[in-house]
Amino acid sequence: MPVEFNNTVGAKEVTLMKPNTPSPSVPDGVIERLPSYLECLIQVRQEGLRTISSQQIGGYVGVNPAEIRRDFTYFGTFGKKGVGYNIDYLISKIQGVLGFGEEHKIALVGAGNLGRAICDYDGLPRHGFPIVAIFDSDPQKIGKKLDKFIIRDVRTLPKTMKRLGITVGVIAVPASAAQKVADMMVEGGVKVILNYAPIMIQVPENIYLHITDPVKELLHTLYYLSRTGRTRSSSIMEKEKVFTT
Amino acid sequence: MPVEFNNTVGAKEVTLMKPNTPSPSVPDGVIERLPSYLECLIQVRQEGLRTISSQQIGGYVGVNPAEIRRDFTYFGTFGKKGVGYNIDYLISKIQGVLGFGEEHKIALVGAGNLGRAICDYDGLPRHGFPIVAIFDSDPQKIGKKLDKFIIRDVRTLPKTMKRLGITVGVIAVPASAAQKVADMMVEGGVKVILNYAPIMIQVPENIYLHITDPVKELLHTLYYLSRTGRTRSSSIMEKEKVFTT
DNA sequence: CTTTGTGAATATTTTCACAGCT
DNA sequence: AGCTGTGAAAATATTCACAAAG
Repeated sequence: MPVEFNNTVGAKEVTLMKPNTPSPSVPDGVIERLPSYLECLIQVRQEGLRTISSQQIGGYVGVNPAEIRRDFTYFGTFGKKGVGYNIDYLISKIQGVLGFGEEHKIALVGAGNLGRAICDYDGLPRHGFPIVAIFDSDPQKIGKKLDKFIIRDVRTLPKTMKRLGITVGVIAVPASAAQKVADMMVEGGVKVILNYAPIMIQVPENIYLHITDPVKELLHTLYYLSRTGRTRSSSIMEKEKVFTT
Repeated sequence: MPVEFNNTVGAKEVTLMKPNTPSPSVPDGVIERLPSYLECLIQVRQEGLRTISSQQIGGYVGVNPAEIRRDFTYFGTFGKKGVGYNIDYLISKIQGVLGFGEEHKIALVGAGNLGRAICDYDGLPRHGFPIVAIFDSDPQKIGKKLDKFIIRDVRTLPKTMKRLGITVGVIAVPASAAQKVADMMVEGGVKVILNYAPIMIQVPENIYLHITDPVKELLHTLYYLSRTGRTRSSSIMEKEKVFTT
């Protein structure tokens, strides 16, 4: 087996990879920060706030306020000088940019502990990602209920995905089965795969593969742990000094 | 409750945030890519390869080969021209940079489905993150076994963490309890917190808070889904064209 | 006084392209 | 041939600093 793939998980621009695309598009970094802003906004809205400044958001999510303001300008200029941004409006704006509205149905494969944990978690449906089908390969589990779903035979996955119009697949199976499951998802017309199995899988390059490997994330952390005892963290608050001469 | 925090999850340089630090340090982006390289290397080693080129790694992880080569130069120059890199050596090199060797003991809080899934997952211990204690607040669970551990009362967490020298805390509890757990971890001297609860928590700024929110990651994906049907993905292979005049 | 929006200045990252080693 | 290591260029991202607006 030669090593030759096109896994492509870490691109950098929205438009295209070519060096000289005019790039009228939104920088990837902005898109990456948007969900954090959204999370922050939803949380402060719950606390009763109606309005928020870039400085406040910055304190929350650890981003320089000027950068936040510039991020927002990619989508227009709302926000009142001297006041800040209307939280409701900002939320719907960001949701609009991220393309909310379309529902993206999820197929969950793997009814083990992890699968059950994902089912429990209401964050997915709350944000427009309803789980609509659950699969497993274990005859013991097939036919039983998990959450409000009957666990289906994984062999029916491609057909079921097509029939139900499922576009997002979540892999929560052991590493050894992950590639097989991914292949079936591809056959079923998946557009996005969220892989929780601790193994690299290969998919055609028009499919967005998201790897969620806590170990990888922890390894990254390790580096900061071993330096000077000082972990990575920005003292962002040294910013926006306003000098009044 | 006023909005004023210092959550600081998204910094950009290893050294310090100040604009003009001489910055002899490794760019954060490099450190972020290292675990992917490592994962790739470990996997190809298992497949029996001894040597690998930047181009091959690039195909695997979706990074431009030139960038990979430059990343490596931050840690020295190994790698044979015309051949590539020795996989074993490269692995140990990266592990060295990331600071392997020190074990980082983990306390897991939350013995629900998610906690059980994390326990199952052998990736953590395999990479030097052994789980050494599990906590819960449910009297029904306390005293019972999970994996090979007796579930402890979460109220003993600070003391136990100190006694066992635990530096990493994993939060796998409902959102409503997350902040309380985080506070106890801080009291116990935690250095890194991995938060799986779907809520933002605040910690002192010398503690590395890692948020693992699959929704946030999916939201980001959404954006790419809605553009032109073309999901983000680099056709990296249009690169390193070697023109021979 | 507060805070946005933004040109301009900086800083950083990524990529190209090729000399040089095997 | 095949590949690394790296200056130099290009592309991006971040931050400063301030005029204008509420």
